[in-house]
Order: sequence, then C-alpha cells, then structure tokens
Amino acid sequence: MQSTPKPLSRGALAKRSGVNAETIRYYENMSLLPEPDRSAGGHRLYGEDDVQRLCFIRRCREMGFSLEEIHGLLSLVDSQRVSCERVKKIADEHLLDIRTKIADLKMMEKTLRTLSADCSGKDVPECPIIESLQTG
Amino acid sequence: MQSTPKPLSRGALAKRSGVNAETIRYYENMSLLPEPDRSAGGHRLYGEDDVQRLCFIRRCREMGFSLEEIHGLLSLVDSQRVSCERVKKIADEHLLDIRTKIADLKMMEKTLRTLSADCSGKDVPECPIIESLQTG
DNA sequence: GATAGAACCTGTAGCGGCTACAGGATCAAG
DNA sequence: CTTGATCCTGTAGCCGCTACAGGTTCTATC
Repeated sequence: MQSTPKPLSRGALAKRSGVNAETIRYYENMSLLPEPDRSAGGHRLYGEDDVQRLCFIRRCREMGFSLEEIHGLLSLVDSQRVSCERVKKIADEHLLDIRTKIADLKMMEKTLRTLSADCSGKDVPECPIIESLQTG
Repeated sequence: MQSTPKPLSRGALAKRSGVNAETIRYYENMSLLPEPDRSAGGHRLYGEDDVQRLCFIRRCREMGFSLEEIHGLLSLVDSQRVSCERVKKIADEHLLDIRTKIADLKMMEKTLRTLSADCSGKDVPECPIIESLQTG
C-alpha cells in the first residue's frame, strides 16, 4: 500500500515546507531526513510524509530547538514509541534554556539602556558609554 | 616617554583581562588588538593598555556586541575622536537587536510553555507536543 | 650551567546551522 | 530538439571562538 501520488522535487518540497532547498540537502546529510528515492537521472523524489517531517523540523527550529534536540524528538516519532514523558523532558529542558537566554538578554538590555541614557548623543568627545566600558 | 613597567606574557594578560589566551591571538588576527612587541625568542609582550583594551572588548562582548561593532567602537577610541553621537548610534542599534531577540525568545517561551502544559508527561504514546508540531 | 616542564609559537581544523558557489547533469516546456 | 530552469556533488564561507599538532622558548630548580 505505497502512496505514490506525484513525487515532489527538492525545490517543490522546499516551497511546500518553507525550508530552503539547500537546507533540505543539509538536513539529509545530518540524518534528519531519510534518503529519498531518486529519479532515473538521480534527482531526489519526495512525498507528502517528507513535507510533514520538514514542517515539523521547521517549527521546532522556530522554537529554538537545536538539530540535536530535533534529532531526539524525531527518533521518538520514528520509533513509534512517542512517550509524553521523554518529549516533555526535552521540551522542558529547552524551555529552561530559553528562559536563561531571556534573562541574559534582559541584563544586557538593562545595562545598555542605562549607559545609553547617560549619553548625550551629541557631537562631543567625551562619551560616558566608552568611559564606563573602559573603567572597572 | 615609553612606559615599560613589566611586560605581560599572553597567559598573564589572559588572567588579568579575563579573556582566554587563545582568544587573544584570535583578536589580534581580527585586528582588534595591535601587534604587540616580542621578546628575543618571539613571545608576545603586553602592557597595561592591552589589559584595558581587552577588558573593554570583554565587556562589550558581555553586552552582546559583535566583533564588528566592537571594531567600530575601538576605531572611534583609537582615532581620539570619540563622538558621543556615533557611539550612541552603535549602542542604540544594538539595543534594538537585543530587544528583538528578547521578543523572539518570549514568543518561543510562550508557545513552548503552552505546549508543555498540555502534555501530561506520563509514559503514554500520544503526545500533544508532537501532535501539535506535526499538524498545521 | 644543565635540565625539566610549563608556557609559548605557528597554522589549521572543528563546532552549529546553514548558505553559496563551481562545474556539470538532468529535467520540463515549447 | 533546444533552451533554460532546476537539479546534482563537493566544498568553502560565515561568526566567535576553541583545540590540536609539532615545534620553540622561557623559567624555576638543582
């Protein structure tokens, strides 16, 4: 019961999934995508399941998951043993990462905002931003 | 009127500035640091001004400035024409970058938090996180 | 002054996550 | 059948380091 409606080229898959065509090849090398069938001339032929898989990857990337984390998630999916437990673990660890990054950036923002507020922005040779960064 | 108190080795400069010794060499290649004097045997010899410069770079990095941005700031410092105007411009542009990144991360955080809340985390084969990422 | 071992020297390769090129083959439309 | 778009492969580049190899120099101890 193979579903072979009309195979997609790499470019077509790129459009359907919203993932750059070069990136698709890269993901294949990184073992995130299975090796696809090929045409007689060697061109890659994809199906609907590839569209879904790439969309999954893209959305994970949009959430900031690393390729390694995505690899872990896909392994669970592929194994047919998707356990909420493990998925939630990966997701929650990543959530902590994100929150740490937000906290770091907020620190930077605050420091820089303060520095910038002290700076007149006029064409004068004494700049409190530079001085503050040089001292201490 | 050269000030030559006691030159620092690269390792000593690393400790003083809080910048990794290999990174110091890298910064030199990237033209953020001037080429230092050398000992008879070819070892780099640094002074106090190098400590200050490296601390400046480190603090800029801690604020998330790119090496290119730091290059721009250092050029202003080196030119003896530190204009508040230009410094503030670089700083404020970077501030916008940071705020954009924070906004992006907050979006991710919210989405992932919602997903994770929907997930029981139990050892069951149906996971709303996976399903949500696969659909749409 | 000899010697050990730490620190240094150079150039280069690797990380992640792509992106872009060169130089060629194949495909789809007209 | 021809054109030109797309595809193929492998490789190099981006950023900001970090780490290694294989060698030299410095410094501390005896």
